[in-house]
Amino acid sequence: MLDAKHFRDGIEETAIQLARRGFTLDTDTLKALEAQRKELQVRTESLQSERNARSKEIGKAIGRGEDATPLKAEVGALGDQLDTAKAELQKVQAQLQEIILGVPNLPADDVPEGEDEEHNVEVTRVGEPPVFSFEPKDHVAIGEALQNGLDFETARKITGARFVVMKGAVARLHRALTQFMLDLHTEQHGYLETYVPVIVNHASLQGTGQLPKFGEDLFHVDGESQDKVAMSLIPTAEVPLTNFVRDEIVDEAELPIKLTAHSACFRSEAGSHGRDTRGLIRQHQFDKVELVQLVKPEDSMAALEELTGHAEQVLQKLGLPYRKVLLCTGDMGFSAKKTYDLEVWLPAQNTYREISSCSNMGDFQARRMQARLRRKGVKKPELMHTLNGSGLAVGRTLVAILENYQQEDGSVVVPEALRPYMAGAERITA
RNA sequence: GGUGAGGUGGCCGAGAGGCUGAAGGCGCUCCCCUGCUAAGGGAGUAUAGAGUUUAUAGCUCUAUCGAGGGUUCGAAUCCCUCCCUCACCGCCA
Repeated sequence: MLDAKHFRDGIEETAIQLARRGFTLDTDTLKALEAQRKELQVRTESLQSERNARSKEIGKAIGRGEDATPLKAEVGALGDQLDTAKAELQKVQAQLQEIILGVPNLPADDVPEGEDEEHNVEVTRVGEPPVFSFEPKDHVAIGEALQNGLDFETARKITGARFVVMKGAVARLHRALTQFMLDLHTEQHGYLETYVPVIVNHASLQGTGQLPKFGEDLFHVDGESQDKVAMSLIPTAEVPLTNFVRDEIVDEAELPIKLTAHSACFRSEAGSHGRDTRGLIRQHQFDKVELVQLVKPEDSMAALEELTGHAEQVLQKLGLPYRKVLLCTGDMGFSAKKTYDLEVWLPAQNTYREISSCSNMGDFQARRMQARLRRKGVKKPELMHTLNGSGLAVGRTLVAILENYQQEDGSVVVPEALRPYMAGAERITA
């Protein structure tokens, strides 16, 4: 959510900035609503003020033993006016709120302009794609060839499309990856390990920006009655982790707060029928190790570089070739101010595929969440900045390992960094 | 799931229709006093929003005592619904 100021005096400038990321701000509607809001709010508050004062007088009159009946009637009429004004104000504010909650973040100045991923800018490329003396297979072929490996058939039977069952050494490799990532981030990068709910309430989802606009991307767990608060499965642990500080004011000395968690993530993938239907790339359920940083505003851009570097470390230690891409305005997520994607090399696809997305959200989420910090000697609290990134998507990392470390005989070499987590095993064999 | 008790400011805790944005205490900040320390005295100490404004300064106003609705001229206080916490019982990984 942007500062309300952006929709008042500087609205034209805001519209220009939003146009950079392909969002059209309806300035006419906003201006009209804003004018109504101002008028109604001023009127409502002054009516309120008057009624409060008059009601107190009634109390005093009664205290003096006077007859307050005529006064009561008068103030009662005032109350009716107030109710009308209040209702109108509420309507206008709800309309404004709905629009404002649907406006994406403003891109940072150094974000390249562009409509889609075509205009993303490659920043660095690390590692060499492996050269094979044979035709490399994709992870599905590799995983299914193993006696106990990837089993999409069983998953389809017990649940449906876009789910997987992993078995044996592949399941263990998957577990090893999460262990390795968590250890790296907690022991070397200074994150606090956490375990969090994968079902969250809607206040949390609004806080990080998934709601109200992107509800169809989520799986919902509805309450059995209308009054029950509905909840949803998290699409990323960013939601629970970032919401740690919702409605909190933290002392500046406590920042930065660096959190990591391993969790299952759930995405309905509405609208991606037919995309990446084969394999583990796009699943309804997948595991991810998430990195979240809550920082002082002036530190957030540096923190983005740092956090991205932490995710890169995972790829480097696993010996996976990747590139780092700066997303253009049109390809960024709703809440992001600046985003780097890390893309890992997938031999079978002969291309780099997203395995991590690291974003600085600025104060966008913090404003929705009322997540603030208090500086020493300053009375008024200030919005903090929030960042998050995958460190990494575990399923996709598994894909990358199977494909990049595959051998002609169908076995897969275990990267050295993972061997301690695999009882020393050097390779997975058929 | 059942029964009971509760949800008030950073914390503890009063208040039971008007004079309560909220007593008192603790904590914290500043000042005074005290040759260190301890003790003592004084002042201050929520958040959000609106208007005014060059201003994130001041001033004025509004809202907030778990959430939402209702009664009333007026609700922290009364009524309803929901959420949450605690205790005991049942069930359970």
